[in-house]
Amino acid sequence: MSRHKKQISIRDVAKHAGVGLGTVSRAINNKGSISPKTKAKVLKSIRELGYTPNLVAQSMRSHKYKNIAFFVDLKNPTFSRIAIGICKRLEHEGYTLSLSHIGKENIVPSMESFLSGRRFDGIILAPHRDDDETLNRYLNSLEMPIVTLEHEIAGFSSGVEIDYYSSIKEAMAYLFSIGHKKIALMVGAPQVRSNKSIINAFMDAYAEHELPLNSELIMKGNIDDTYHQQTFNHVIHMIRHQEITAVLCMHNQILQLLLEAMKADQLWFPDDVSLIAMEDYELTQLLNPSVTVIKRSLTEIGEKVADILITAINQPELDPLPPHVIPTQFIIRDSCRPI
Amino acid sequence: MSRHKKQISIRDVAKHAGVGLGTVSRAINNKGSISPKTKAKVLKSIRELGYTPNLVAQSMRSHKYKNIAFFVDLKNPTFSRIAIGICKRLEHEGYTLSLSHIGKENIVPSMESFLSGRRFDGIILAPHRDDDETLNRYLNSLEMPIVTLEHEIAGFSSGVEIDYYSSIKEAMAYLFSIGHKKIALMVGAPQVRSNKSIINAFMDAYAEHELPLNSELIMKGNIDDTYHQQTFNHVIHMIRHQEITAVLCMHNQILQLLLEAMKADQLWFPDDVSLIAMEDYELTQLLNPSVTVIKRSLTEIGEKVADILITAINQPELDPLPPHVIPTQFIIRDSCRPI
DNA sequence: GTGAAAGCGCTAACAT
DNA sequence: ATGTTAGCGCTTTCAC
Repeated sequence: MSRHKKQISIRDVAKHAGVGLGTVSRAINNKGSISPKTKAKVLKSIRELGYTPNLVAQSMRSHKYKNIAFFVDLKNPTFSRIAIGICKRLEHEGYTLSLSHIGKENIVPSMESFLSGRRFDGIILAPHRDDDETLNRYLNSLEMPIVTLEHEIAGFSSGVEIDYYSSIKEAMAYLFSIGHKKIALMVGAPQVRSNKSIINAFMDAYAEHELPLNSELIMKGNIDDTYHQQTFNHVIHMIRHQEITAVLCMHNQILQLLLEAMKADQLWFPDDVSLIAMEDYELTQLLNPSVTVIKRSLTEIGEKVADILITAINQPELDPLPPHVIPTQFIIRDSCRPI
Repeated sequence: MSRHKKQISIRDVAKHAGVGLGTVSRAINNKGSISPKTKAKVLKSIRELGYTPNLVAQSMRSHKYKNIAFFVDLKNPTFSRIAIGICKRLEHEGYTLSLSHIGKENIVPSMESFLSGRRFDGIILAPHRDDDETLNRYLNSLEMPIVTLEHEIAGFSSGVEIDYYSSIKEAMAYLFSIGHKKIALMVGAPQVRSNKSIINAFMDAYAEHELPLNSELIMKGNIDDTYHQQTFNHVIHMIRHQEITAVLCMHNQILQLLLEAMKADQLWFPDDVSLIAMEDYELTQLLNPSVTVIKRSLTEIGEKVADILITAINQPELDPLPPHVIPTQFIIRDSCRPI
């Protein structure tokens, strides 16, 4: 209510219930000692008057803001899905989510100006990389619970860890079973725990099938550092010369670039190469043919991240917390064909 | 800063500069009368102390919150793009955007619980329909500047109006020029101003080319009301029997359903039917072949919506404001073929 | 267990 | 033009 409609205040409730200010506060917050009888009386008055505590005033006095800052690049459709989960969980706990769109550059200044003067209880951050020293120093200077998404930054909880291991093993077994022997992997930064499990599973699968694994087949790294045009040219080249017959593309932005490169070169799946992607969204479902994927629940990720942050806020001694482990699922569709 | 690091307050600044509290406040807010000299002195102290006004305290006293509530269904990728524009503009103006994910049902209770106790200066709402009487009554009861997206609700500014007219005419001229004579239109609710311009342009194009327009070729309405499975079955039927040779699909969710239906029926573009879609995003670009589209700038929409809301907040006498008009652009790609 | 009083950091109203 | 005072609505401390 922005325009000055005179709101009912804690004073009105106190008067109506015939008690002191402090007693009403105690009744609202279940804090301090209060007899069940007076508490019931106060609660009744609150109901009758339709009183809602003013969060701004509460924040000012208590230094608790019920407000989380979310720094994210909304261009990435993954994050808007995760945001849904975060929203749900936070609202349920009475927190507000304040959104700030960040790009790849100048993250610290933009965070600084966003946080300046405002009060938050914690931060959820989806950084583009984990080796931005300026950013890492800045985060440490904030002395606030911070949970990261996607990339892990030393000293802070990464809210979740995606357990890709078994799904990758499944996917590889599937590809081997339909005759593939030369499979390439495209994945993000290998420092990321979840990506480690992808790479391990990939290598283990090769080892278990006693197939030789050329290190060239594993492409890994931060998207901006590793995935240049020439990377994709090289992949296209390998596809053309049948040095690979399948690609496991475990990053949705890399997938987009790969598809663009293939399209530019008139290659298509599954005829020219079999494809398994990560993430199940409109694109993988509506492409023709639809794409076989390894799926994780984005809403669940969002919820767990919010959980971790709330715990870190309420029990700072536990911070940083270990990540929640999120399972994945292998879904076969039409983007792979037998050799 | 959540943990109690003792912040510099306006008191410290006043002491440091050797002036009264009020004077510092005046210097910060450029309000009331203050001599340039003392103002400079205060500003210098502020810089030296690294003081930032506490927004929570400012809000509490001034009843201005610098905070906007955004109610939106984040599942729709359009809105996350628009959110980027809103974010940018609001941050620039010193406002925070608080996110609330809403579904199709129970919007009022979820808005109520979100707003309860919190303070916002205004609301941006992307409702799923315009004829939800409960919602409309509720909005009116809020007495707060509200701007809507996509659907227009009586009494409130719809932030923007998309000018599809000329682009649709262009698209139709293009289709006619490559021999199409039976073109279907799929569009959202005809109450929406932007959709009216689509329908008008479509009908005008037919009239100008002196071609008969069967009313069956125009499918319009709210996605939940009009676009049932049988609607798509009917479209598929018309395509199969060459009762139509092209579809103008002006709604991205309808497009998804259409593509699913076509895929299920083994129809594909442009071989079986030519296709022109709305919105330029990953899907339309990465589909093979890529889709000819009518494009609007989503970031611009977001920015304009934020603009309108801020104006409505600062100059309530102007509310509701007329919508900004956003131009569109026709981009030819590979989803149409000559007849 | 409960009421009264102090004060969070600021702006607005009132003095001068 | 500027210093002082009174709260905004609440939680917290301190009496009792």
